[in-house]
Amino acid sequence: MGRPRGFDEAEVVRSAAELFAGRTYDGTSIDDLVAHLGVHRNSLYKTFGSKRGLYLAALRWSLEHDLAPLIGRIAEAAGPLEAVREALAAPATGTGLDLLLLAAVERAPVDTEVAGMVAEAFAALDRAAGASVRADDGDSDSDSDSDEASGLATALTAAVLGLRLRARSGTSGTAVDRAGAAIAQRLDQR
Amino acid sequence: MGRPRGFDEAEVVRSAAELFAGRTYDGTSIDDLVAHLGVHRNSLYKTFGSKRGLYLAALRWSLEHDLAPLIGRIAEAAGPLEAVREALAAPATGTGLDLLLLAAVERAPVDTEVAGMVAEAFAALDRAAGASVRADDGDSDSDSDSDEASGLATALTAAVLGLRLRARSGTSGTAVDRAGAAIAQRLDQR
DNA sequence: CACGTTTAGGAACGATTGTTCTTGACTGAC
DNA sequence: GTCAGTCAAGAACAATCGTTCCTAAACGTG
Repeated sequence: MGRPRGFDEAEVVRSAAELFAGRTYDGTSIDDLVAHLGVHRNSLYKTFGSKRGLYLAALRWSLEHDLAPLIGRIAEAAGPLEAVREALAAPATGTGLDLLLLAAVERAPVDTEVAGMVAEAFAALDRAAGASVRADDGDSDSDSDSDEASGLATALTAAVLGLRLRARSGTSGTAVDRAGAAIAQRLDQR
Repeated sequence: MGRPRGFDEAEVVRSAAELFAGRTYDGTSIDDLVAHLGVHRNSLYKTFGSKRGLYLAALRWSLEHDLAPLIGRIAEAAGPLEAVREALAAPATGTGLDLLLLAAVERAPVDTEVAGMVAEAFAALDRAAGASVRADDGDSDSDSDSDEASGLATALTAAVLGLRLRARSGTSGTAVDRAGAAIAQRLDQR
């Protein structure tokens, strides 16, 4: 019963994720959102409650439909090089790592719910990165190695995030690719 | 001639840099600035012209008084491990890498002047990182190595930025330290 | 065809944004 | 002591912010 919706909620969330991946949260106004999302103010507030609600939905969507598959590909990569290539590949669809990057920098420090989601996403990325490093390593896990292994994993995700950051802010793609290859090669030894 | 100033311009710029290193540009209002800087609206606009003018001054200040010395220490580090430790050391004074990080993520995409300063800063960081990698390497630079060497340098700065990002957004300090040590060790080989 | 219910459309809200205006206080030079 | 020039103090500006209210439109059901 009632008038049918003139918009697809999932599509709106997806578009919102794209917008939020491009500009800052504070830099993205409700006017921007209603203009680019094809949904009107009233429906937006009826559906998501607030700007923050829409943002959280968009972030959740991006983590689930964009980051999760990427994590899967990283975890099953043949080695660090393939993992880095997967992570830095231009996202044909979706927002890739950008929304996570922005969320970590600007929202996590002031929004505990965002901070939790970001921390969880980073942890998952770490596990996948660790798996990719371990992939071509055989099974050389003594006990004293576990600390170094986890350190290597967070280092790999940190490098990927840093490279994505540089790609976003103007560093040439070939330079980023070279850097990705260089670090993957170093992690590959042994 | 004229009434003397009731504030120290350099101190204002330094404090502004600290504020901008903590919150977003859009998330930092003029009210916030005048409240924390001890300078009044009129003087602020008389001195810096606009919010963006103050931001650019703060960013320039941070790059000059905070990043430049850090770059020097990295360039003269005995090796990657020492370089990473220098870069990730909690900034006793100043804004460290945080303002650069935020500028790269949120302002560079929408402000070409910021983008230029960020690109230059990254390039300088790359050179210093390259020097630190080369430090314990002897002088094994054939021609075909130059691409890999520069790739390794940008990879190192990317990793440092990524680790700083993670430290900012909640990852434990010991995990970050382990990751820094792990990557530095890998770059150290040879 | 009313009825209840859900959405769309758009005006309107108070609050906050970045910026400017007005007035008066303080200074060195004449 | 007057004058020009700089600064402080705070009110005030128009614009935009996120949010809400009101009315009309479109449905399923009786």
